[in-house]
Amino acid sequence: MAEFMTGLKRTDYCGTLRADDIGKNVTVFGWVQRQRDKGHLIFIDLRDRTGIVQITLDDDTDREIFKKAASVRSEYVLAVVGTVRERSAKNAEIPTGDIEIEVKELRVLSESETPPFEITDNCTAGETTRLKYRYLDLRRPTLQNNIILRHKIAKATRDFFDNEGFIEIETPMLIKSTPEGARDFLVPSRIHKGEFYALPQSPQIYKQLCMVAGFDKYMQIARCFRDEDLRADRQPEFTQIDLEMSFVDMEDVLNLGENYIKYLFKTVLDIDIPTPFPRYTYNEVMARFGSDKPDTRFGMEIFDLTETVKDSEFGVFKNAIAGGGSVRGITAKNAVKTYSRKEIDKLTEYVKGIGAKGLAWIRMTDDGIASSFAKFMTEAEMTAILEKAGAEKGDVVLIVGDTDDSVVLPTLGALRVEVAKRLDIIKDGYNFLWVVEFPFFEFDKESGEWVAMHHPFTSPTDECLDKLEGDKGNVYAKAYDMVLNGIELSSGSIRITNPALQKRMFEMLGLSDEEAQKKFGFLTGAFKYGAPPHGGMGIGLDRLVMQMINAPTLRDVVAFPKIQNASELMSNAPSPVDDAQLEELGISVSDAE
RNA sequence: GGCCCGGUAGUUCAGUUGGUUAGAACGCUAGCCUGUCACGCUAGAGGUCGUCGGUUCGAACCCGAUCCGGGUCGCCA
Repeated sequence: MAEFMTGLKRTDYCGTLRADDIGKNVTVFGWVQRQRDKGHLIFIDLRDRTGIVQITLDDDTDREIFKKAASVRSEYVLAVVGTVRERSAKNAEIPTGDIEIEVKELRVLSESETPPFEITDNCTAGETTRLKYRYLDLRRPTLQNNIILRHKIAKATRDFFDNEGFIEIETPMLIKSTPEGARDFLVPSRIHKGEFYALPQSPQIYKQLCMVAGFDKYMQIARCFRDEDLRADRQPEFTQIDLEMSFVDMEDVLNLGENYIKYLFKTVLDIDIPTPFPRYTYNEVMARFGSDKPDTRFGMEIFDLTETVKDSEFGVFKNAIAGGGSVRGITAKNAVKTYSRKEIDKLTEYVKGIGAKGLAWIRMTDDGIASSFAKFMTEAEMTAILEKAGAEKGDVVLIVGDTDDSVVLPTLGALRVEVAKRLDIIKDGYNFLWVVEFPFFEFDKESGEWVAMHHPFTSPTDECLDKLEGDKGNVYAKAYDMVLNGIELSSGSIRITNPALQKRMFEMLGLSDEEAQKKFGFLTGAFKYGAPPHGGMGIGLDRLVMQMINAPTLRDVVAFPKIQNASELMSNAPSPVDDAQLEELGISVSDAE
């Protein structure tokens, strides 16, 4: 039977009591981690967000209280009044291990059913079970600490930007749907039957309007929404540290970003991050790492064999080069034991899964060279390949050729990471870098057209302005990404503020004047009244936290996350709604497929 | 939408060639225990083998479908 806490006031948190407190009369509240009944002696481990303290009852304890303690079960909520005393048997494993609380009063404030899993950090229950009972999972110290660290990061973020003169401005959650890029979550309107708001994918347009409004430096810890499929590092709602500044160029934004990261890591983790971050162009990271978000914690860079094998008789290479593509490879040092023929076959399946036609390989075994394609090569060609690959005994060389560099490079990029994980050669640490000089357009193979790689407000570089309508492959954007350990943390750009240039952009995106006016008229309209040059970026807070604590998934740093099918296991959202609700909104729903 | 992996007790898992009553550990319940701290000892309860259908004398096991979970590709301007 639950008792009231009337008259009790907490004096201390459980995990904070120390030998200094011996003799002190305390009142603590918490959950029963475990009760150990030894017959004439009962120990209760009481837990709150700060840790665990031991409650002890013995023959000197009041009999009624002793009986009550004997009936206590895991996760009961207790109030304990007592005196801190030195333990006769100390526990060096926990911070409160020198002391215990001798009980004067014990109240059961709330009982608990047996939980579906044990609330400990070495709990083995699967994630599905834990997500269904997220409020219990969140009691585990690891998850508590993750969420508390996230709070500290958000606090340090606001402190830093406040100090730099930024103003936090809340932008609306219910906005106009502008379905470029990611899919919007739509919100129906009762007042405007048949019409919809969208939840923001980012506060992009509003923060630009804040610049037009003259706030000069804007920031917001902003919730964003995208109705796309989930990944370990992608949730349908996520949090972005959103920034925008007036009268700045790219250097200013990059500087600010570096200083912020430096401050954050020092404040929260006491880690020194060296600045400035290394800076790479998009073309460089693609050529060296096969990715626009390279992980530079290990080498295994891509080398180009196109010249080396251009005269070879091997059909795959010959066709790739003749078709205007390339032949490139990576060398996995000391991998010959890990990658048997069978294991390489698995890699071949892997690369086929991501678009390559196959994988050529060389294994440098103790007994000599084994290779999938040596028979097509002259000895001189083989020697030249090995030299280019820097391959020595014990290494494995993996080679991909294709008529399309946009197949060759990403395939090797993915392979590079896959192999590095398997060989366990990725060093600990935080490797920040910038990727700059992004192409403005990318060639879409399906439609055979050049399409914009960024949102339509991204400015091209000044020297590319006259190539916009013609030489699209050589137009670059004033865009920049911050990358940490192979994860894109942040993306930003200097924006277009010239109405005439903006008009050209919309035209190139295939938006008619009328459409552009309908969708973005309020922004382009604003730019007619004195738009300051501006730019900014958005830093993924969830991903940042995830990296800072080395968590494998976003679900470890979001209090109430969604699972892969975008539903929430605890509340079962989303769910059907009453016909009456739909009718009020003027919506009819066809039967789900 | 494609590919890969998984679903057996509250939890994590094992389960032989298809063959008697489906097992273990932890947890849970009861009893005993004065220094435990992953307490110990004794006893006990606990199962729609994801679901539906098929093959078979007989299915956790074989076949088909389907649902659910994880990863990944597409997608994410």
